[in-house]
Amino acid sequence: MALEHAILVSLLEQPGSGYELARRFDRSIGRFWTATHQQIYRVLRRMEADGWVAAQEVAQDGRPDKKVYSAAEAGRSALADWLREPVEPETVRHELAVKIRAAAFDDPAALISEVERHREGHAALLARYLHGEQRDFPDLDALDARQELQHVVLRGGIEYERMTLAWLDDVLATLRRLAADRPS
Amino acid sequence: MALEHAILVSLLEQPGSGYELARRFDRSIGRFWTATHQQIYRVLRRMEADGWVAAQEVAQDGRPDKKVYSAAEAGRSALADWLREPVEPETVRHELAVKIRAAAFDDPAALISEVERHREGHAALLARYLHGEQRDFPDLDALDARQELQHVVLRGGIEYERMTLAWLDDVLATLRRLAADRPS
DNA sequence: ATTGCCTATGCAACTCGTTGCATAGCAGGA
DNA sequence: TCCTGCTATGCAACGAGTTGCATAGGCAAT
Repeated sequence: MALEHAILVSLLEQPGSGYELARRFDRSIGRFWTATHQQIYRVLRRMEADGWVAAQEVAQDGRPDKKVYSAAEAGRSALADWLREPVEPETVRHELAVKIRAAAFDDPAALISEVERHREGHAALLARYLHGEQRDFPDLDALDARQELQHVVLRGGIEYERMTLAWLDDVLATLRRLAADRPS
Repeated sequence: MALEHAILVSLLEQPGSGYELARRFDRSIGRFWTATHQQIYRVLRRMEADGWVAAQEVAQDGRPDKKVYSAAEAGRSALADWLREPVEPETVRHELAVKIRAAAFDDPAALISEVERHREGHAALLARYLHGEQRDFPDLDALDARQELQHVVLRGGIEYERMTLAWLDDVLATLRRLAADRPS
């Protein structure tokens, strides 16, 4: 339901084609909202039919034509309405937590390499966030409103990764202790 | 794909009917894996057909009959296989982050009450976690392997809520600053 | 008495999201 | 030269998840 709104935000920040949006979702935005190009194309067509976005065909040489979308006034006001709507239950799917509890019925040691892989992924993501922060927000005392809001979201991502790394270390210590206590 | 595995873990911890599972998912397990009764009934039937779980009809007086499921050996070994499979991309859908970035194109003050509501929800959940910890793990020095693993997952939930509360305070401070700087 | 809620299971229809595949021209490397 | 990969859009089929509704008896309160 909110994919439309995520696309609107992205188009308000910068107009672009479906393909460009898909790449943005793979990179920056994808860290808090994932979407494949299929979904994006489908939703863009619906949004164009509803007048939320306007499309313009752009011929390019050396590559296929593209349709550049930008947010229309109806889209902007739909976004404002959505902003004022309450809540969302935030459905969580934490597969690793299921695996950790599942390890009680199998060998805890079998999970260690999996958790280590997760740890590496989160460490790499944290490094990317910190690098992106330095690149995009070199002067934290001179941010406009849009940048302030982007940065507070980024801070959330950074803190989430730090917390997750600490927790994964805790998980690893627990698994190793259990593996040492009762070797299979 | 992993709903089967979450159900297996729950049945290994304690056999139960579809209805009971649905309630467990609403409560404890639902904090890291959500599911409605519809999904659970459907998946249970498939799992029974695959021999992953065994069902037993139990007549009750004063209430409808129920089918009590328990994990079968084939289910236990499917779970062990799954435990050894690598990764999952962990698709994230963080609606509040989209809203925060959307606020740049509307009135940041309009988001404040929404964020405050979220903050209250997370504070309540943290209190529930801490209460549950005291109830279920009164003596942290005398845990068996299963409880150790349950507790490390709970610690993750507690740390996540603490981090989220701190971040939401950061978000609120930012929104209030922006609202004061440029009143609508 | 009637209303509403709880246990317990299930069907049908729908939306959302994923996967595999197709097209089509251009660029770069083995 | 062939193969791979990138830009750019799209169809078709499937699977996962949600929503509304149905059944059906018992309990408790109004």
